[in-house]
Amino acid sequence: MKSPPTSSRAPRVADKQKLENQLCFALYSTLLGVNKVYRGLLREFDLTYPQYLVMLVLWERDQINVSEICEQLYLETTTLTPLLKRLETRGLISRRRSAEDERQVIVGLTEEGRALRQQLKHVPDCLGAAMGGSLDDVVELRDKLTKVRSKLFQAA
Amino acid sequence: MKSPPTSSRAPRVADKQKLENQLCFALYSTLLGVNKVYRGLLREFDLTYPQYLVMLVLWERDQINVSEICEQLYLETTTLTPLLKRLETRGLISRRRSAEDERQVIVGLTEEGRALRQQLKHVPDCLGAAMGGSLDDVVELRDKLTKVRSKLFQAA
DNA sequence: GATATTTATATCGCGCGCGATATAATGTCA
DNA sequence: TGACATTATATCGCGCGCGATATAAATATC
Repeated sequence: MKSPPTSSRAPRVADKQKLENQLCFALYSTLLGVNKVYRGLLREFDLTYPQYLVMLVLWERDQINVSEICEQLYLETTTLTPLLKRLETRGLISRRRSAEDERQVIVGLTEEGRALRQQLKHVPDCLGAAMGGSLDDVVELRDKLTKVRSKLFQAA
Repeated sequence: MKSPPTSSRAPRVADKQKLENQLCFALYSTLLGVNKVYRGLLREFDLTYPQYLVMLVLWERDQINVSEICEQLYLETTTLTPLLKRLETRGLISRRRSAEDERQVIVGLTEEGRALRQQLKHVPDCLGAAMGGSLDDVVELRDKLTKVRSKLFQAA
């Protein structure tokens, strides 16, 4: 088959509809791989990747409300509320209504949740090793994705 | 706050555990944005993004078996079988057991499924527009992700 | 002070995505 | 030829992720 487009020559519709030519599919399938690696690492702590992301947010800043976590993780509250409930059931976080504004729910770390940070500090390095590439490459890729993300959320 | 690491200086554990420093989170959140844009485009055709991916595979090659689709999409059969059933219910694909090897299920396009290709030919350009960036940038990003994907699936 | 509007979170239902498990078909070997 | 191993798909249960909808609280308006 013809090689994928690598020049400025405008690709044809048929080429655009080829799976491997699509950046979106590369994103989608790479994330499947990311999740597979995380599952291997987090399973023993009875955590999923989205739950781990919530913990990352809280390890950086304790006692924040649900909508702030939603903003940072680009998630809807309909996704986050059940997720937080599971973490609360696990004893890793606590939730309470804000005294100042009872519409808001404040999410905080428990002692167990705080202690987990140290136990999971090896995880980023494991992912880095699994992904390969130099630090500079990774940073550049991350920054380019971040730009694409901004554009996508503007367009949506 | 300190800027994210951009040099070869080894980042500290705390920096590695920062959400925005992680390539994985950039991937995860960018894919949320991708899905949001696709939902806007595919809703009127009553399709989801994973279903659209299956159609892309079949538009490229009709009459293939389930495990081949799984390979191309990096999915487990436990994910694909229900997904194919929904597409079959929609009348877009057909499924039948192979005469040569009855363990295998052959998936093919119906007339309606084939006709959908033309109706959706604008979708890749819409995503391209939503993502921004030159064709060269997109191709480079895609190729780098593809390399990372290979490493991840090897490591998993 | 009453009503309307806005904001924040909760619940529901559905479509994934996958580990665990089950069933059936094919291949291998003694 | 029969027993066993391997392969392919199906089902189950659970954790997301989100659109639709509901409820309650805060703010704005008259």
